[in-house]
Amino acid sequence: MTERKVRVRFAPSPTGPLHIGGVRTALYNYLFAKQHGGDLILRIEDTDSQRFVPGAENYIIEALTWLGIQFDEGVNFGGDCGPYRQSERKEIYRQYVDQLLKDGLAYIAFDTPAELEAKRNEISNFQYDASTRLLMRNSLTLSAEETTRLIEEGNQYVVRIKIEPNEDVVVDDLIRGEVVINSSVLDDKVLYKSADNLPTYHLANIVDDHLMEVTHVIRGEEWLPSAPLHVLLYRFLGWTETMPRFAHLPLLLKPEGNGKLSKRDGDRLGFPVFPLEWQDPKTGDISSGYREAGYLPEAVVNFLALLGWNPGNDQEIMSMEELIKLFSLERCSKSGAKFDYEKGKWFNHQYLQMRSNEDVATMFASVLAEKDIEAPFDYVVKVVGLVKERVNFVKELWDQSFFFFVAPTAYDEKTVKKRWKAETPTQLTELCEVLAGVEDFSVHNTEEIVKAWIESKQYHLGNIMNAFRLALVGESKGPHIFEIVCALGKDETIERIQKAVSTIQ
RNA sequence: GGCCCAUUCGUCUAUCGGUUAGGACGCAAGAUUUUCAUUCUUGAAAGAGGGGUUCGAUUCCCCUAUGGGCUACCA
Repeated sequence: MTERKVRVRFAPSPTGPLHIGGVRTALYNYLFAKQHGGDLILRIEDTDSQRFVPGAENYIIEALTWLGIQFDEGVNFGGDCGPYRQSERKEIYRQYVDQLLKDGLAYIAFDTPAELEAKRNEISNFQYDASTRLLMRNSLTLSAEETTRLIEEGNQYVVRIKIEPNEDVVVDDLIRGEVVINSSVLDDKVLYKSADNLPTYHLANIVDDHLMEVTHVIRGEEWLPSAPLHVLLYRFLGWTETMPRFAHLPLLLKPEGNGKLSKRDGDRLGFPVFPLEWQDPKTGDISSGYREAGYLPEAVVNFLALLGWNPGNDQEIMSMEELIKLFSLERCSKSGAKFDYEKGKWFNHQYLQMRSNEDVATMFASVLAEKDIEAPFDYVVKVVGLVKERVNFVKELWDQSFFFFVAPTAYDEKTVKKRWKAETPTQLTELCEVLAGVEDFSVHNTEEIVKAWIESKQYHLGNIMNAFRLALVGESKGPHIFEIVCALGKDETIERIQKAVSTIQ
């Protein structure tokens, strides 16, 4: 076989927002494509007109763009193999359906949903296959004239693949090795429905992958059971030589209980399952997203990459570039991974620390704006530098730094009890006098002067400092106290001390 | 029910027959700190069970159990 350029695709159906497991599938496809200098295609699988959700397609594109997953072609990205929406490819599929019919590898079935339901009730474990197809109303049991007549009369029908029983079908999976499934357990899947002249997933998928010259199909494990059907379809269509390699990824599972992570989990697990916030167009319900929750895209990418794959060593922090270099399907695990939200936070912490103070300050500025806080950008940058390492998310910055922007309005009771002694008011009033005389309000200078004063008075260092902090912050937290003093400046510092002295009893 | 896939600390995982079974998250303790955090150090924590194969199995095979997926005119 000649070397073909690596081409992979991400093929979601627009039935709602993309969930985090889908994002990981897209990511792995992207990493694989880029590592091999290949192409990533975005194909929209909208063959189920019933479940189409407006806005879903744009959502998918926006989400993946946010994460830095770039497509080389597809819906919205151009390319020579279009159209990339399956609903726009009806005529293309029809010719292959006809080919299968002509070759006797598929047949037309007229059974109505009600008739099928009746058969399912009648025969336990009913499956539409070689053992039952002759009991049904289809072109195999009906005469050619009858079949034609039914079609011409406008009866709805479907085209089913005709699977011969008792054959071991081998799926060569890059992650799992050879998976063998006997064709007898496969059913005659519907390939095409006349109701909307659209193929089902199975047919559309194979036809498109072939026409779009896809070399590797990297998708979720939920597709493994139908992979043999796909292998058979490639054979029936005469495309075995260029059949793509398969790789079925382990699923992302719910952290608690059981089952795979699904769109319907929304926010009820206590964390977002979507990359971006999503509002359901019908119900108006809003589901939170990682972006809105304050996640950095690079953190989400890194976190997701490691759910089901690892580089084989202890390295955990990897940029997209490194991931592209290191990724390999062979190193993907075979078992499902429970989603660990706590670790996701840790990743965000790591990436937040890597961002420059200016970057973080820019993000923090919008939080401040919401709170009607006005502060010079330089000042915000400085504050960020002082408290950044304490937080996992930008929005948590406020709780760690509010006292740089507003004076405390209350004093934490426990701290007051513990740190505010009878002699504290007098001492702090004294401190005000000392500070009033300081010219250079730098961190080092104020620290030196205050400490010297404490020593000369033989005061207890801890008592003074903690009360001092309480006056400035309102509680027992925050960075080095003289950093706060320096940032606040002389007037504000003295004012806060005086306010505390007059307020705290 | 049938078919398929999987199974190492609570979680994500390393190990490609011989290891004190390693790392990370989380958790606990200690250190640092005038506070709270951060940080650092340390600790607790795992091969589902039973059979084989082998000089030797977490690693290979089988069975059981458990988990997961699929079983639509959905993808």
